[in-house]
Amino acid sequence: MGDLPMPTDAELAILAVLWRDGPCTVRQVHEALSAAHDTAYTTTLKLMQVMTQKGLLVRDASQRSHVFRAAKPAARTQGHLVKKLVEAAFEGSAARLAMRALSTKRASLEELEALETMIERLKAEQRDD
Amino acid sequence: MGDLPMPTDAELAILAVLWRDGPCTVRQVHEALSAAHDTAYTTTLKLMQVMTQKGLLVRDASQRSHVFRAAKPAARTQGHLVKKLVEAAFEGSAARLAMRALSTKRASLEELEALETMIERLKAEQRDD
DNA sequence: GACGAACTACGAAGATCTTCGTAGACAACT
DNA sequence: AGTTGTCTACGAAGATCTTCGTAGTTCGTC
Repeated sequence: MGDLPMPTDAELAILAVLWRDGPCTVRQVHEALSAAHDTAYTTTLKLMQVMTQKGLLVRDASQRSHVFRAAKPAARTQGHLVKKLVEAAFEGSAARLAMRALSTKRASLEELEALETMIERLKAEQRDD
Repeated sequence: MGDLPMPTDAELAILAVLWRDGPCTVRQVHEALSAAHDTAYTTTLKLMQVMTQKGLLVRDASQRSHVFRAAKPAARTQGHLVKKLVEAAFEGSAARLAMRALSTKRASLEELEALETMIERLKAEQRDD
């Protein structure tokens, strides 16, 4: 139980919409994606059907337009994705990935301070082992 | 120029070896991977040929056993990968990805402090705009 | 010069991912 | 009842990724 397959790129785009907007119909997801993508409605539908099959999504079929939501919390899936990247490209070091992220994509002052706060907390926890 | 395709998972495993060990022969890469993987030598060879074709690797064929190296610096490719993940799964926020990474995979005290130092530097730069 | 070991080249199968067309169900409206 | 619009279901094509077997080349050794 609990061991889901990794979402593919197209699947992740759908998950991102559901994380941001909460439970959605296929139509809503497709509209949200059509800004960036340019694919047919049935493509989105098919993907979401497959994702439900895989256990990535959960479907509420009580309405004519089925409502889908992510089966697992965003944090959990994000954690898997990050862990995979850390191990594949950063020799297992989360801090190295964090540094690369910050030097690649600029963060706001507020975000930097929130991150710093978290690091302080982690350092404190480290001492209590 | 300069716009390479993203490495796939299998390709990234090969790049990681070259980043870590420097230029290698197919044999050396295959040995390094065989700890985790269990694939035939010709699979590694074929992948590295394809990667050279794509421009991900550069080949020195002056020896009988060709020597390969990453065509682009690790930092650049890592940056692309991170950026892609930040945009696909973290609404474009590098700091959010960094926090997720740190809470998913524990970092050592030294790494946390190095990260903090970097954040201080970024904050200082922020003020000079 | 024949043999064996290690190498590169290459084609093709199998797996997976992505895409969309077509068909059938359902609801609302005329 | 027929028409129109929107929905789900599904099969299959096309693209990409991964794998490996086979063939041919080169080098050293007997």
